[in-house]
Amino acid sequence: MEMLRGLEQLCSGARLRELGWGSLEKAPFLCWRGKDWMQCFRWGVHLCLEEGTSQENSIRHNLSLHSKFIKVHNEATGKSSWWMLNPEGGKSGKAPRRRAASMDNSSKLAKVRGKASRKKPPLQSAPESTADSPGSQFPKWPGSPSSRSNEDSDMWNTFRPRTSSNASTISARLSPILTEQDDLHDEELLPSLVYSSASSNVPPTVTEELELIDGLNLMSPSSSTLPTQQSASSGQIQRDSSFSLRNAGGQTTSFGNSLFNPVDISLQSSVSHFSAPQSLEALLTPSSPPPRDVMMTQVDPVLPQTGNRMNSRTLLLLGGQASQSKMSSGNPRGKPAEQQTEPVSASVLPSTLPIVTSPQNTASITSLKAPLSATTSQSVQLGSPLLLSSASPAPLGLNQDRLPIDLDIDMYMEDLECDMDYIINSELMDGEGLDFNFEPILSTPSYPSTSQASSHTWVPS
DNA sequence: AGTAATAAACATA
DNA sequence: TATGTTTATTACT
Repeated sequence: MEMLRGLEQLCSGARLRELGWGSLEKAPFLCWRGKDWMQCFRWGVHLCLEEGTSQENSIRHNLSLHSKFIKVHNEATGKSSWWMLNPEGGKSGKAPRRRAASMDNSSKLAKVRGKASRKKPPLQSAPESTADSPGSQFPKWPGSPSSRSNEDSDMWNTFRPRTSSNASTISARLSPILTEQDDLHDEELLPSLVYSSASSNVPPTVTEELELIDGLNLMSPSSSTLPTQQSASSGQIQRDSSFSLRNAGGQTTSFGNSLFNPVDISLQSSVSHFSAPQSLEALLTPSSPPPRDVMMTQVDPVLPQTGNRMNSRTLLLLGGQASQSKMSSGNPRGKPAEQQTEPVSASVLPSTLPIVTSPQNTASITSLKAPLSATTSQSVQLGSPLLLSSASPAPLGLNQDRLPIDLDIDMYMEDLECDMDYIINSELMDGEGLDFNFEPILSTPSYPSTSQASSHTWVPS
């Protein structure tokens, strides 16, 4: 129960519940069993640790422990980082982290050792124990070469990409956005694989980025349905993608609200973040002009590269996170976003998830736009997901918000086509109901990290 | 036996 | 100090 509460607090509870939060009862927070739960996360619910909570420790423990969660570094915020569901990781269950992944024995041994020595470490055996941990770090990287390709997905899950770097990476990634290109290739083949492969192939940073992206993707809807829909309505998707909400609508058909909800959640959360967070917010915020520069900055790098490529990723949703600060400071529950919480069907299937665009996406979009049009300001306004979500009480799910964006988006949506295919393919591949893993390349910017990114990495301007 | 949750220790910025 | 990671313990199935 406590856990639940904690989660509630951590995340925007209301919606979560609607989604199927109930499952949580049994499987608290960390349990992946409840798809619902997962979905919630996927949808973009962010975990925020509340200070002082007794669960805090537990949560942290879980977050770090399970590969399912991805940490997004939030420089802007400061220390705290955001946690998101690892799209891939999310699928499988919890994975015991890297080390163990393959080596049951070893892991066990390790445990044994640990027991024996670890604790004692202070006394003696520190080295060995440490050894383990270090080792674990290795594994952390998805990039670790070989293994990944096949089991990767599993491995992946197992090993959680450590993110800390990711966050920063993300920002970095922003600039690198291009990765998409690579991704495209890979992705075309396998979405999921892409992820892994990318990680493997790509340098750590990139990998991280990917990871980050994935994290972002979390938001994205699931999959199984998507393919269908997508395939069916690739065109639609584009639009929709422009604003996920829409998709939701389409898909929603089956699920109806549920789909939206997720989106909403993401938005909300994201919104909340943004609001709290930093520069991003400012950037995103239409009202705040300053961002533009930033935006531009971002854009510049991006455009050139991604330019057309923006693709579906753009569509990706980003989960917003409620930064702690927000949570604590702003809304106690983190529900800030709740605003829109609308009734969603609890039985949302991951597969059915629609594509949602999260603020991040928007952001990405924005960025894109920005470059495109000199009128960055406008683009920004439109693009800024934050704006939409936050600004409009109505959840993204509502078409309203998107409309404006859509318009702009349409601009590049065209470009998206390629990505779309990619996405579709990927989905098909995943079929399982994975999330879309689009690489948020663009979106990244919007990402929490984005803020960072904006401010840090490439934004250096 | 395996999994999960919590508590605590430890590490790092 | 805050955050994150790891280990150990305990409880449940």
